[in-house]
Amino acid sequence: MKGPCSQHTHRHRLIQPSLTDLTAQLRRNSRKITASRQAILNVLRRHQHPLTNREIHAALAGFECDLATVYRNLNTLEEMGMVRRFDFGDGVARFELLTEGDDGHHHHLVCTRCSTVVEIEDCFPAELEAALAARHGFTQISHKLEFFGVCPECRVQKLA
Amino acid sequence: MKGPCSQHTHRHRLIQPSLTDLTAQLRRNSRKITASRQAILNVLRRHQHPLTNREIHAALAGFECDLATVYRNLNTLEEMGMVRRFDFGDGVARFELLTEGDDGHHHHLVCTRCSTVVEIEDCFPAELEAALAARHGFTQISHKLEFFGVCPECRVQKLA
DNA sequence: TTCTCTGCAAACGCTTTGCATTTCA
DNA sequence: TGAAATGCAAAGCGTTTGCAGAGAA
Repeated sequence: MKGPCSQHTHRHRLIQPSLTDLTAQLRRNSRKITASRQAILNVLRRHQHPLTNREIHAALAGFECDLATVYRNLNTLEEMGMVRRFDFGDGVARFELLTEGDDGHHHHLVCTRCSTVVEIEDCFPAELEAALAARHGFTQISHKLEFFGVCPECRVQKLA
Repeated sequence: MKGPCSQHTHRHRLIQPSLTDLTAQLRRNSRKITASRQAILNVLRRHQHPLTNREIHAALAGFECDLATVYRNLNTLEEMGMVRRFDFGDGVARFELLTEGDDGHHHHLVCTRCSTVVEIEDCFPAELEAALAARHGFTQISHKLEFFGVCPECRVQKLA
């Protein structure tokens, strides 16, 4: 978790919400369609891997806004379910855009050398989770799961 | 993640390292056996669920030391492999004492209402993890996994 | 004595917040 | 017009660090 984030590679999901959908969703929640929000949403649409507030702020093209505004908007967008927050354990929140109807539940494989992020299709087996919940009498169970390792490029670099 | 941590319940693991082992381990790493370290280790031995730096500091009995010293010592103990750091995603580090030879790899089930923590025996299936690593060409793979839900007590409280 | 540790206070990084002003509906 | 959003600056919070003095080996 050290390299600059511009080097992230990422397997993109196929569906990208259109900007129209996004603004419609904003309207439905009686939130205003401001220039900063449009700019933030555009950044998230372009880079579909987890971005920090600072990265989003730096990537704003054309329209600039205060970093505090980025923080505020991402919290708002998360509340509205338009964005999902991820935590890679380094004390910095990261966000990905969601498509409507998609809860965005998935996991990542993060390179501990260069911070490359790969989106993962695997998940903790649902039947195991259900059994675990039942065993301890817990309800409304969920989980956070992220994988870490050394990516192919970094492994080669070390050998060289 | 809101209740006070004194209410944590926890399934204790059977093996508890003796204080003698701990000081021996310190000596081996040519670290000094100071009063604050002994007090911290005693706190960790008494409460065998994940504790924050602040909680450890508050639980110090008899010997008091600076909060910064607690932070420094837990980092040192982690480097030495005597303690394992956990991250429940609330921005606060938590620590558990390890027994020698045990890497402490396990997971938790945390109540989102009262913060009760249950130690979990389940883990992400190793063969799935290996396949995942191979699929993406990653090596030295590891994972972070924590479960969240509503504990039996809190569910009952809500119904009442 | 020497190297490590500690207390204290200050700094750091991420994030939130109060307030006056601007902007969207 | 009125509610929501923004910029700016300050504060909050967990954590780290610089430095001089204290303590273990």
